[in-house]
Amino acid sequence: MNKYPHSTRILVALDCIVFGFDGEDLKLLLVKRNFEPEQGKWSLMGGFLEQNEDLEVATNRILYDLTGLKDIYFEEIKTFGKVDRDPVERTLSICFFALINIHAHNQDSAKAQNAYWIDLKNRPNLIFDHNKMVDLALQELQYKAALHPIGFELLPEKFTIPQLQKLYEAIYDSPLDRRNFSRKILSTNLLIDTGEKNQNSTTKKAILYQLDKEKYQSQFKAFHYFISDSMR
Amino acid sequence: MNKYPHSTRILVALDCIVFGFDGEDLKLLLVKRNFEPEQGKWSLMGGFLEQNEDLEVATNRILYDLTGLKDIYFEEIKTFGKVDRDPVERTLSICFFALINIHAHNQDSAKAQNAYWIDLKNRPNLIFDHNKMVDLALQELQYKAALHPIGFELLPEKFTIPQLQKLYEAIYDSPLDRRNFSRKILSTNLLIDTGEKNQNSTTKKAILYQLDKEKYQSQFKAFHYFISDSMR
DNA sequence: TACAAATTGTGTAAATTTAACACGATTATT
DNA sequence: AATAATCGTGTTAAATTTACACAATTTGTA
Repeated sequence: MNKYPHSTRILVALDCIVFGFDGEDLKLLLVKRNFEPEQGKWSLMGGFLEQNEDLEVATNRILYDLTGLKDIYFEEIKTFGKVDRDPVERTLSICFFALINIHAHNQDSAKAQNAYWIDLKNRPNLIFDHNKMVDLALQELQYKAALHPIGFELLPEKFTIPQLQKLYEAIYDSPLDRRNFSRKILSTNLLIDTGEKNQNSTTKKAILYQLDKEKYQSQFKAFHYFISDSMR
Repeated sequence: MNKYPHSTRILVALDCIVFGFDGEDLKLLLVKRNFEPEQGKWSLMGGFLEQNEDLEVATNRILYDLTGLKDIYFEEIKTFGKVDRDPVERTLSICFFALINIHAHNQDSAKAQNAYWIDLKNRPNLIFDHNKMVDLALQELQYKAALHPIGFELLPEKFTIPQLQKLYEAIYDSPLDRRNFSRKILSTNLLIDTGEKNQNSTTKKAILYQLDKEKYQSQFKAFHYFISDSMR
């Protein structure tokens, strides 16, 4: 079994920062631990990589167990590998973030994991190095969302441009110019006008758009510069 | 010792794509293996993570053993985790790329590892999934170098703008407009005119610049858009 | 019923940046 | 002194960004 006899085998965990958006604020799906170690404290959702499990399969398994969703958008960030980062036993953590539509996931799955949506800005202290992981994940989200159309992953199928703008304002924690933002987004031609309008509005109803998935696929790697340096 | 008793410990390797630039072409520092498995074939430089070694320390160790250099610029790319990616035993590979000045490293270190500079474009077939790792590393290099001033890591202390341009042309494998490139680079104010001129030139001698390291530090995270979509 | 308040869609003009070029200067060689 | 190669800088039109204004829609209320 162990054919590289002189080398050390190490425990490998996956930890996931799940972002959601409730229309106003960025949220994290965090776990109130009802197991050891650090029972009763808050942590990211995670799990161990199994011996006969591809890394990508493990990532999807952890996300599915937490949300009941498949084909979630996720992105690897970094592997945390300080020797003493887990006081129980040395454990590597391969860290990634995921973006989900906060209203689409299975509440029962989350409940079964004792997971709750927590406001990113008011999040509790987390165990181990999980605070650093969240900080890094937010940085990466800000980085990627400025250049690539990943924000849509956080919104429902149909959404308005003002909703999209509120999302970006939450991601960058800063106001954006309504008129320039709208023009920028529409100029990408990634949005299709559904012909419908947002009904839950007390003022002028905004146009509902949906993502042009073909263009989204083909243009994903292009730089879109949604948010420029000066805008932030 | 094993305090998470039901979980599996896995062999963890680090594999490194070392980029260099000889003034004309991008090069890779590749290892002709004189050890098993796959003895005689080409591979990336790598090594196993030790039980009592921080991940970052291991990365620096591997790079130091190969080049004799410390404080090398490197960036984690991705962890390769297919169950059967190493036929000997399941091994995770945390993959990263490094940028070095091809003339500054210790040739003896490389020789001791049986490592050679190989033209990126004419590289041999590599073992395991190392070809995919190189492909991904080049993508990441192209991505990062378009936005952040990392190209300088591949050049000597003092360099000319035409040299820098040749580097970018090698990275993107496409010609750039000399005049627009120069203006773009100079407008970042990251370069300091040393007052000297390149001596090894048979025609007009170009101005030698060096990096303004303070500005480099402080502006590293800003987007510079060295290479725009349309330029590539 | 008309008006106020909030929000949405579209428009405009100046400033900046990019793209696509031209030209003169420098250096080793002939 | 002429030539060939390369380097630094300049120019201009087009495109983009920025910083604003204004009219239209919707609900609640005077």
